[in-house]
Amino acid sequence: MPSLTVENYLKTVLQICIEADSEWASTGQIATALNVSPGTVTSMLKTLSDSSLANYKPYSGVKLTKQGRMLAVRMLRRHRLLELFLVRTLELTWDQVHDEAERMEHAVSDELIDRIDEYLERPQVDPHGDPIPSADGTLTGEDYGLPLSDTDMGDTVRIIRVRNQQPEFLRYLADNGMALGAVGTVQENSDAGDIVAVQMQEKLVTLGQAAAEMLYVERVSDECSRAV
Amino acid sequence: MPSLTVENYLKTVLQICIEADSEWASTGQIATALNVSPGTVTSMLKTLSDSSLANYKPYSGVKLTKQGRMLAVRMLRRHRLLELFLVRTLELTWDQVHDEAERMEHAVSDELIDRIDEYLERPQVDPHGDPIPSADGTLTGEDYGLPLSDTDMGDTVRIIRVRNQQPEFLRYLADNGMALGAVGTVQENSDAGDIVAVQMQEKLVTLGQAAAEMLYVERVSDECSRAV
DNA sequence: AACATTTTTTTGATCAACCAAAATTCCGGA
DNA sequence: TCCGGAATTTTGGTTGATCAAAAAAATGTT
Repeated sequence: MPSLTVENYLKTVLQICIEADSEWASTGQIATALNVSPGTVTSMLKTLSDSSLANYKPYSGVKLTKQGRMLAVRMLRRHRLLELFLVRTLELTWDQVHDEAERMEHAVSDELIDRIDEYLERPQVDPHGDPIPSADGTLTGEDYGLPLSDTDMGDTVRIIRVRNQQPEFLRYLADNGMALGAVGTVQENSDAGDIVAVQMQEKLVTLGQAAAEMLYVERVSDECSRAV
Repeated sequence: MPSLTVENYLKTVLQICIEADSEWASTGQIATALNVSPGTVTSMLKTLSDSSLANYKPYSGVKLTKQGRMLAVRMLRRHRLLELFLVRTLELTWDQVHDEAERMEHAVSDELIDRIDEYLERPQVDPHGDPIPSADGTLTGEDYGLPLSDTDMGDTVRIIRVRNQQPEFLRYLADNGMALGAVGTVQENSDAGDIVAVQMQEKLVTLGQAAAEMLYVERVSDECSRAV
């Protein structure tokens, strides 16, 4: 069985690949993400390669093997199911579950994860709108949603995903009526001004472009927005 | 923060002390319980001593300090609350939760444990009838219950605790109607024959003395037994 | 009290995971 | 094409947790 450390490296590599829409992750990216020194990463990449979990190419980085990818996806599934489980049972909020799940994902058995999946009635997404991989290792919808920063003035949008797990950010959103499923209308989207303004139900919320890139939405027609 | 390994050593020392009703745990006992070599234990006991978590006396063993005992009790509390949480939410059975909690107890935050305690409405005992230590580190009732092996023919008893976490044993009990709270009458208790026979609601169950020592009961009057 | 048995400690190693800093390789611009 | 800065790898070292086997201490039995 892979160690907690190996599990974390695999998950990180997968997340970097997803984010960059690439097959490869570099030593530096991994080192930054895991907050360890580059030399440490190099030696771990060799270890992963030796265990056939990834292919390491010096000066290029790594690419996960089928087996490595399977394990990485499994970690993502565990993480997201645990997050949703904590929200549903204990009514934790979306800013409280990431760190908790980050540690728990290494400690639960496959059987428990399956039981949680069943209990939650095979959910599709976690409390942040991230898709939950299926038990067989299929990872779909990792690219769904449109960054709020890519919307235009006048668009009516529904918030469907937040790609930033920082508790402060999530609390800020919640405090401003930006929960998952909330609908608003884009009032302004200015690169020059580095802001996006959205009229939510209660108030007008203004975010920086960087923040808006982390908030994913889908365009909705006006009728739909009234229905919700 | 103590490592997972330190947490396990502390918990094990506490459990040995509770079981033997003593202040001290020996190197050998700890090595057996944790399934590591005696030499490994010796060096860890020195480490615990250096961190003021225990007092190590060569050739005698260790005694937990206030601080070490506090941490150990905290682990017991986590373990037992997690067990009950899994049973209540996911309807796992009492034979499935020990191993799961054993790993999870190192991965959850104090805040999550408090939330679970609140969700479960400050429970007194876990699914095996073991008392749950309070948040302030108080450990009471660790000695409650009477081993079935100490009962006499004719006694009517209620099962209140099982001091053996082996899944096979727990499943055997459940399969024979011996759940927590079940009431039966002792038909025979023979040291010579190495057996205890109890008439449960459905059937007559016969256990070896060693097994009967692990099953704790309380004597009930006949009226009570009918009421339940 | 003496000796054999058991228990514990010591010794010398290994392995995984990490770091700092030196050495190497890569890549973009002149 | 060469050069310098950035990224990566290598080197040498540490720490925590473990083991096997040798050495030492404690215990019990006659």
